[in-house]
Amino acid sequence: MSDKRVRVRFAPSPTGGLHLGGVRTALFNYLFAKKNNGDFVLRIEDTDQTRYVAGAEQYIMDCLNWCGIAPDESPVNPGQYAPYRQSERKSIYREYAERLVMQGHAYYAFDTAEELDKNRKEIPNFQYGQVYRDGLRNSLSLPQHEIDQLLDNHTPHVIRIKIPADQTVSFTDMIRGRVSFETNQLDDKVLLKADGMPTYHLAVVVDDYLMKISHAFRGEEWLPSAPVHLLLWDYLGWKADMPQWAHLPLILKPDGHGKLSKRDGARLGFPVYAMDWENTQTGTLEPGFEGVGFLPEAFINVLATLGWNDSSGHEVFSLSELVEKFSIERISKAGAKFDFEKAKWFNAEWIKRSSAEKLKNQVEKVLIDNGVIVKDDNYLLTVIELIKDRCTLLTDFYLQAGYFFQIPAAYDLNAVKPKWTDEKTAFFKSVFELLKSTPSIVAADLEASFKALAEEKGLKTGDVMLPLRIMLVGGKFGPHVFDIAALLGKDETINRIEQALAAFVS
RNA sequence: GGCCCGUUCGUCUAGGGGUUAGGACGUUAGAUUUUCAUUCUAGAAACAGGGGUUCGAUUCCCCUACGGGCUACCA
Repeated sequence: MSDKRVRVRFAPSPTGGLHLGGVRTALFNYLFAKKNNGDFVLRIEDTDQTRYVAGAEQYIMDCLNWCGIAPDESPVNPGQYAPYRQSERKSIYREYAERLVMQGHAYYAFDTAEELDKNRKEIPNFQYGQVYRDGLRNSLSLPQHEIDQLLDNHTPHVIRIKIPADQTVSFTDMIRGRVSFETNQLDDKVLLKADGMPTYHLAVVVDDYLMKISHAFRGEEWLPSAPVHLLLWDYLGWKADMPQWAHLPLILKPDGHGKLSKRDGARLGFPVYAMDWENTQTGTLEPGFEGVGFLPEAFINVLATLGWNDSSGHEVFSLSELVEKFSIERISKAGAKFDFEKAKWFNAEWIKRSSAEKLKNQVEKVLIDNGVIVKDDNYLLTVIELIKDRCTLLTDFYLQAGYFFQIPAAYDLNAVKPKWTDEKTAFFKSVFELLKSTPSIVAADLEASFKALAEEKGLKTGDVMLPLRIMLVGGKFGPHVFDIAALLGKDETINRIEQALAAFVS
């Protein structure tokens, strides 16, 4: 490897939400760049105008920011290789395509989409390549005067690469090792479309060259077209500057088979997007990991461990630890099925390891979104500290913390009513009196006097603990009940016992 | 169909010519918690198959099977 500066790019198409696989590609790019003190570039590959989705580019940026892997150079924060949107680079590509035509490595093709469709339908294994190109309408098969006429008339045409016969194209992938292809199997890919836009094949080569990309990470689905890119690097005379390739293993669906795709979101019962994505075409909001309550630290941790490990047996890593430990050698070759259960475990771990202070803003948002009014920051911090070990997703904080801020909307009456007795009513009335005469609640003291009172009334502690919990919390969950009472304070505890009692005996 | 890539517990994976094949998630059982969760302990659970090479192969090679990807004027 040369000692040139490490520059990598994440090059998504703005066609919709950013899914798991895309974020992981971005993450690996980021980790590799930061590990090597290099640059992480975001390039928007919007050459397909028919698939362009407004808002998708901003959304991609938002996702990267949320994940904490913001690019060093991007359309909105350009470096010296601007512009960073391929649509804005349109004029650049034709020159290179024409150069390839001049050199005999590419040619004009005038066939219409309909003609080609017909061929594909009628001829088994039809490829626009060395076998059939002489019989098609292009600058290799047509007489020169006809070509000139076609061009003069601005007849719609594309430029195709002329794949050479009988060659073996091979390269060393950083993940897969030596990979080889026979050119006889390749077809003459379109480089420049009729609308003047480049296809991915031309654009990726030209831009990686012009942007001085040193290492190119992309999904394994690109492996079959790698030889076309290799040929292009060679024909354009840039071979010495070609980035080192790394084709990442795919993220697969957990059920059945196939790679995880955007369409799988609803069906699988877990998000496939990083953040909620509002699909303006269907008018639906498709859930993202952020929206369902993931911490960004957990999300990137999950992604990093899909297809990579540091061999230590440790799995929970912060972003800076990932940067420190990341190495391409430890990326696995095989695709990985995504496991949402394990993803949730990572999130629970990150919630447990995070301080209440750190979680505060995110928890507060969850509470506010659910209509809970939070007045006192210190109170909120105490609550978070008390319950964070029992939350898997940030959204769990509403269930686990809501009752600290508002009286239960409903009680789990099935848990108390069937076994309710007049003795219990009497008991809680005396608890009520007891509290009234107490200056303020101390958890241990309340527990002691509560138990003593139960004994005095001839009740088993166990029979009145659960009712007390239901009174304060509404259900059979939550931390130590006397801690809850202490946090709620004397007045609120009295208030809740009173209200619940009315509901229990009605 | 053709080409390319891959294959260790259900899942993510460690390991690597001689190991009781390790860990994590999930799961099962138990302990703790007068709730639930956490935590702790223990258990079940894997080298796709066949040929080589070798004293010895899960590990190296080949074949098969299976899985995946690509096969657009989409990326």
